[in-house]
Amino acid sequence: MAPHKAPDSSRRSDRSRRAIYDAALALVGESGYRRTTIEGIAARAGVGKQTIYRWWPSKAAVLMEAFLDLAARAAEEAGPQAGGAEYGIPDTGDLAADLKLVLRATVDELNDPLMEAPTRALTAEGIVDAKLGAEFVEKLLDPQLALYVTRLRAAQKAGQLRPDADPRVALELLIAPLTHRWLLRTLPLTHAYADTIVDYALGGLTPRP
Amino acid sequence: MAPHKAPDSSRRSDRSRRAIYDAALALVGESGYRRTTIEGIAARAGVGKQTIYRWWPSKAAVLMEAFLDLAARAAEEAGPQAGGAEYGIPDTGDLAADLKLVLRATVDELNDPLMEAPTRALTAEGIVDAKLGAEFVEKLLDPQLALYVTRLRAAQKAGQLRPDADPRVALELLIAPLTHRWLLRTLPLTHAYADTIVDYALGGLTPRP
Amino acid sequence: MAPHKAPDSSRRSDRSRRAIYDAALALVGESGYRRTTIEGIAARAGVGKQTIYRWWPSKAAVLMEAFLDLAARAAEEAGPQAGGAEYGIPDTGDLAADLKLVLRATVDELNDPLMEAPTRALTAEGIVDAKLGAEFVEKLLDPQLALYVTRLRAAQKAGQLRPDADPRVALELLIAPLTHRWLLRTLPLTHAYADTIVDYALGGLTPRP
Amino acid sequence: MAPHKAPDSSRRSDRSRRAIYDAALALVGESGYRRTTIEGIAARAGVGKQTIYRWWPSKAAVLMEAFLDLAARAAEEAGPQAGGAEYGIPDTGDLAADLKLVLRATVDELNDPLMEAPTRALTAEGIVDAKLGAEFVEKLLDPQLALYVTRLRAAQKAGQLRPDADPRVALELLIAPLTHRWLLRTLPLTHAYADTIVDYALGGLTPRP
DNA sequence: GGATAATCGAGACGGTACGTCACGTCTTAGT
DNA sequence: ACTAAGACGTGACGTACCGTCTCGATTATCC
Repeated sequence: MAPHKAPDSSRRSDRSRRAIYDAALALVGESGYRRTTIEGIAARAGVGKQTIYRWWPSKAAVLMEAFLDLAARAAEEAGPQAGGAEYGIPDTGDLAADLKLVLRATVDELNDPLMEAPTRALTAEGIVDAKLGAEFVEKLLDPQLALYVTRLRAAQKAGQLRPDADPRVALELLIAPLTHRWLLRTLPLTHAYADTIVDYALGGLTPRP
Repeated sequence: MAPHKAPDSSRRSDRSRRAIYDAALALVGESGYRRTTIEGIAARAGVGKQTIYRWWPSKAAVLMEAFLDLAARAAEEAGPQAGGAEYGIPDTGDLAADLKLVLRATVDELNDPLMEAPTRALTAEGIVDAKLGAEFVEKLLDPQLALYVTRLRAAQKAGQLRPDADPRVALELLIAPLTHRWLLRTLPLTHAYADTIVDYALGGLTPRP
Repeated sequence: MAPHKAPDSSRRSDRSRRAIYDAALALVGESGYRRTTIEGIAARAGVGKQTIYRWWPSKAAVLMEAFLDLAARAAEEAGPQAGGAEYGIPDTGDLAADLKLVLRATVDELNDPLMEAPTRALTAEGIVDAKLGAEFVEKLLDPQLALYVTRLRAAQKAGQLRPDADPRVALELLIAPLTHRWLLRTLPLTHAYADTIVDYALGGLTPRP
Repeated sequence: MAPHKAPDSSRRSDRSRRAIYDAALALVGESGYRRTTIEGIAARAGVGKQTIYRWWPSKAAVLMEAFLDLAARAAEEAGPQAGGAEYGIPDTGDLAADLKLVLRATVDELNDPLMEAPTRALTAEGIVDAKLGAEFVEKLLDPQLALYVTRLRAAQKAGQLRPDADPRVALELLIAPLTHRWLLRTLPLTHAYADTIVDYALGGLTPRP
């Protein structure tokens, strides 16, 4: 059950690790995930193939870590002042406005052509590979969703959200439609759509008396 | 620009086509999409490789057609009486109940282990390959979603749905959360969840006065 | 026990086979056997690696066949007139002279720099790999040695060789010393040495009365 | 041109050196020379790879030294009384009998399964690698052959060998046929064959008047 | 006897070649 | 003409070793 031989991570080459991240992200961006190969990543990074196989079980795992590293570096750069909070959802007192702000930002992020290829690749891989999917959810998705839970709980305290509503489900009502359109490319994903989703989700679909 | 040589589809072997469908579905179910190969499908179907390459552009296309064929055969079997409508969403007058019924069925379908692997494979492939994704949406997803539009329009006429609500968006509010949980495996996908989604979506998240 | 799958040799590409022979001999001549790789042969021959692996079990086997082919072509070119006899050992009636002629030719052949590398490689490989060695002996060595047996038998009939001498052993007494010097590079292999061996072997080492 | 850094051999670990010898010989015996790797030797000897690379230029060199060491230890054990002469060829006055005795012993040694694999490996390597071959001849082969020269010179003095016979050539006439059969595996190598070779070589092949 | 410098075990590293797998094209018989 | 079969050139796979390198942790002389 234990891995046949665990390499000594204290002797790992940081230079190679970073070069692999960079090469992986660049190649996926340039040629797409399918056409990106481990051999290609190794060659571009100036690294032996074995150095990749030593530390990662699959191409998808490499890309995942590269992604996490990218996110971590971006976060570190963006807000070194905010200790652990990183970037939360703002709370101006107006729940609908705050959610629209954040969901519009999400729309922009999803539509960013630079991020699109690697994100789609990683998501698709996670859909098929349960282990990778779990890691994707745990390390990338859940932390983001937790911010919504926090904001929605605050809204409940402020009386802007039904006290009996499960914030987790509420959040999915808001997020899932955007994800749906983006992943399946059914219809364009716009700011207007984000606003509509907030309005419909908060207000409900049935007529109010 | 035109394909170099269009094969004469009138001479096509039906026997081979069906064998390929069966082999493709069986192999994807047994070994997963990644490990399923065109050579493997050809061997299992007792067919030459060229017979596959002649009629389909890719492994994904084969699987897609196999899926459509499966769906068509299932439909034919289920309701030969209903002309083109296949099976619509029931209309008992109680919108919430009708939606819960259908969404629960959807939950069951998604949780069916037989369908899971091929559906995930096809969806994931469509997420990465835009062309295939479009086909997937057009041939498999949109027809299903149209049924919701029909039912929701009827509800609007009956005054059970806001007249200003866009049925297409409304439907996404209902469907997307299920898809989200299923695709990303964030949390279990249950009947209870389907019910909750219907309640939240119809009723809205903010307190009613 | 049977090979997992025997390829259909009737459909084998002659063009590829010849290109592989040429590439193998050229590379071994240029870079030596150790530095010659299957990948290199395939690349130089403009052939897929699998085409080599399909038809030969090892690098040594490729070289062996290339060698046999070379010998066959040389033989065909040299003497298409002589039906099956190819080139035998001449019989002028003077056994010593005939043997010296042939052994001097052997010395020249062994000292030919073009043949040296591949012959050494093949011999060395056969020394270590019994299976290959058997093939080497059967297909390359034994046919040559048989010519000596014929000539020595003729000498026996002519009363130039002891009637009780085993031609096979006699032949080894003549050939082995040359092979020994060539393989082990103990001392230079010259025409004079060949002559000496013939004289010593025929006349014996002990004083004649 | 000079080696970049000569290691200080006075600080060399004897324990490691011996462990490497043992491991090398054992592995070659067990798996053959080709499948024996430097990494494997290091692992089996409980030694760092660099310790091998520091002291030997190649796998063949390791095996050669291991062999020499083995021979030295065997000699030390066999005859600690005989100073430098080790074990010479006996001189009973009967040249033929003495040679048969020694050549039979050689036959036994060559047929010893324990020695076979490493000896073949070393010989084959020397056939291809001229540098190693020279070392093999100088350190292992020539000392043995010198014993024959000594014995044959004594025979000449005693009038049992032609005075004009070159002892070096004579020796090759005796040794080479055995080596030939052993290396090329053409025919079985037996005591009877050794006897025949001595008889043929001493007596010559042509009829005595 | 304590400093100091080389060797030691270990193993990560950039590479090369291995032998295998599947790709998509092409050729050959057979129906 | 389309089929089953499968050889072909191509290229990536994941593995095994190569020979170099960098680590502490022993040694083992020299001060």
